[in-house]
Amino acid sequence: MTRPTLRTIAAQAELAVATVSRALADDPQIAPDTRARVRQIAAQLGYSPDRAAQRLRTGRTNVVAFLLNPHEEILGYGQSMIRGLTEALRGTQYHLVVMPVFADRPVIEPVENILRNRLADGIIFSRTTPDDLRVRLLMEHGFPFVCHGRTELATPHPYVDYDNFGFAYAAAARLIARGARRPCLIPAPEGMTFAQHLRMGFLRACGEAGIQGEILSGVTLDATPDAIRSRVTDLIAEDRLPDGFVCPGEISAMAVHAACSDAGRQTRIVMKHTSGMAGIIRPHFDSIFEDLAEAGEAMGRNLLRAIAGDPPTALQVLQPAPPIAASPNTGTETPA
Amino acid sequence: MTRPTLRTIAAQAELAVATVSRALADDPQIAPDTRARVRQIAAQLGYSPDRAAQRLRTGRTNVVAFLLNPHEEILGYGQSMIRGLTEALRGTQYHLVVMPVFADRPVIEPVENILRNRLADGIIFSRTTPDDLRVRLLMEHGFPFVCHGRTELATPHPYVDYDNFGFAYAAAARLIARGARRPCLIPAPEGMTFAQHLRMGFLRACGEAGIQGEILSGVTLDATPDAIRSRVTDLIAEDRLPDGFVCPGEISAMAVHAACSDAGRQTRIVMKHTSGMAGIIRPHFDSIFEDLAEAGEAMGRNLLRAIAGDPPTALQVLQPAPPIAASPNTGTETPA
DNA sequence: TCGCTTGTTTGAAACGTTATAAATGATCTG
DNA sequence: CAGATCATTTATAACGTTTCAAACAAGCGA
Repeated sequence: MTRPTLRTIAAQAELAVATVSRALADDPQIAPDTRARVRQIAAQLGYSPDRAAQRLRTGRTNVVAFLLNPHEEILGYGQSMIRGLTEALRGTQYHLVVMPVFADRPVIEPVENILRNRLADGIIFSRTTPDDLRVRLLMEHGFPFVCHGRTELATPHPYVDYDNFGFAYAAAARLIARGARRPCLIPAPEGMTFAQHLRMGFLRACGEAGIQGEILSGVTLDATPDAIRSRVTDLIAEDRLPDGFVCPGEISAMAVHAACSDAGRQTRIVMKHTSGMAGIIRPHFDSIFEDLAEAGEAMGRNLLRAIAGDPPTALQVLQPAPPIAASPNTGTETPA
Repeated sequence: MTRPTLRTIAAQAELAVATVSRALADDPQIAPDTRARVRQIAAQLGYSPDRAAQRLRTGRTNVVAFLLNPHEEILGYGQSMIRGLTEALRGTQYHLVVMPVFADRPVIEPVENILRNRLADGIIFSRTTPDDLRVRLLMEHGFPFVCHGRTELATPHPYVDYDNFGFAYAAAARLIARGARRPCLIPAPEGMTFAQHLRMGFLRACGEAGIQGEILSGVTLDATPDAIRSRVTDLIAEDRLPDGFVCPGEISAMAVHAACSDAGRQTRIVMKHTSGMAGIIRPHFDSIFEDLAEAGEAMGRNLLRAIAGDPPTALQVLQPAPPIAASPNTGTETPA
């Protein structure tokens, strides 16, 4: 038994291939009962259109490209994102193609590649910068995309972002309320828009309390867990251990804690968590959740709408930072 | 400027389209200097073949399908696997398509779908069972695949697996050497082949030491972190806390530790870790590494060879379990 | 010189789909 | 009843590639 095509159906129904094609597309020019009959035969034959042929003919790929940095350090980033994306694409004709952003190649490369060779109908990517080259290029081409994170470009474009300002503000405020006087932020990689948001939220809270906040130098969230731990260990050696840390990820939080624990020191930590493991980290840190699967789903949904032609301003999502989940054993963590 | 096709090149070179096609395929029937000239023009034009047309004509999709359970609980599984896979596919024509295995649908569904609609040239999947339906179906169809984990089927097929027997054996032996007399294994989900391997390795070590090992009931690695923690908390409440745990993942290790820590109890833990965060978990557990990125890369490479027609027996990889990385502060962990 | 091989190039068809324009037949209008 | 209108259906031509068999020219031995 060979795979059924339009011709198979056409033969069965004693119609022309063109008629079958249009019937399946629900063309109102085709008589309603013909449409029904064709549908029925197609279903019974288990017909499904050939993607290659459709793509060749129409130029539409039915592909959503997800640009993933395979070395992404955020815990479960790829997996959560993909969970959300596949949920959004579920039931549609779209396939999800993961295109790697290799560390040793320019980030723009996969985008140019997709554009040049029409490899997808839309693109999802992250690590957005204020003056993002990819965003600019895609807007120039009028090519559908949704990025994770905002830019500072004048022209509006679709994005999904998390309120990192809100997170950092709340986190720093909490540290201060708990008695921290020299809080410290583990920064996101220089250049990312959300790095600025984190810094601003953090500094705002410090400023409002009349406190001098510190931004940890030497490492970012992109560093290996051990590099962060080691950096904090150095601080301790210099006797400059901050009395509180804003950690934008469970990795950085655990790294900070590991350094302190190894040195027999204590500090305060508020972390952002993106995985389900916040509840089993000990000691239990104050934490704020970022739902990456939800972000992925929103990005997927909005990309489909962007492809359908919805205006960009209708496709901008800002996920709020939820209230802090207080650790049950707050008393454990006291200033150094 | 429109995208160059074979016709563009043919016009430039004053050759027939067929000649150009064959020249680019390095057909020895085409004169060497013609081949060179065509190549050169193609390069200068920035030509790259249309995937849809190739696919339509040849039936080859140039797609590798990665079947991912978006709810996979192993830390960083998807991300690490994808890192390895993209590395293996780097520089080839192959694209990586992630096809979700939805929790509410049969696992065989995506496989049937790929088979029926020729959606890929090869398949990568995990969570292999001893009598795996997918493996059987794919072998029946002679369709290329590599699975993560072994089966007990008679016919040999490509796989990449980790020596979970070795891990569990070494882990249990270590617990016992450290004084454990009632060690416990956190089991993998019932049905998976590697669940048996873990159990056998664990029980073997216990048996050799003349000790009664326990397999934790009620939860598996598929349980949420909190469910595992809660299960151990229950054990403690019943005063049945094992004096050692073999944890096949950092999540389960942390969950066990959290339960103990909350109750002010202690136990021994040897964990398997698949992420880079083993070094920042405190307390520092004895641990054994499983390199999922390497597994992914091996699977990718071998899938390409399977597609090329290499025999299955040449495509079977067993990753050894490395020696235990001893925790520096072993003294901290004493029996309950 | 003729036919033959050898080395190289080419025309035409096909993969399965959709868009365009044209054909068909039926029904209506004057 | 001729002519026009309408509702359906259809033939045809692409989309860009590969493959098959055929064509072509040049060089060879007989």
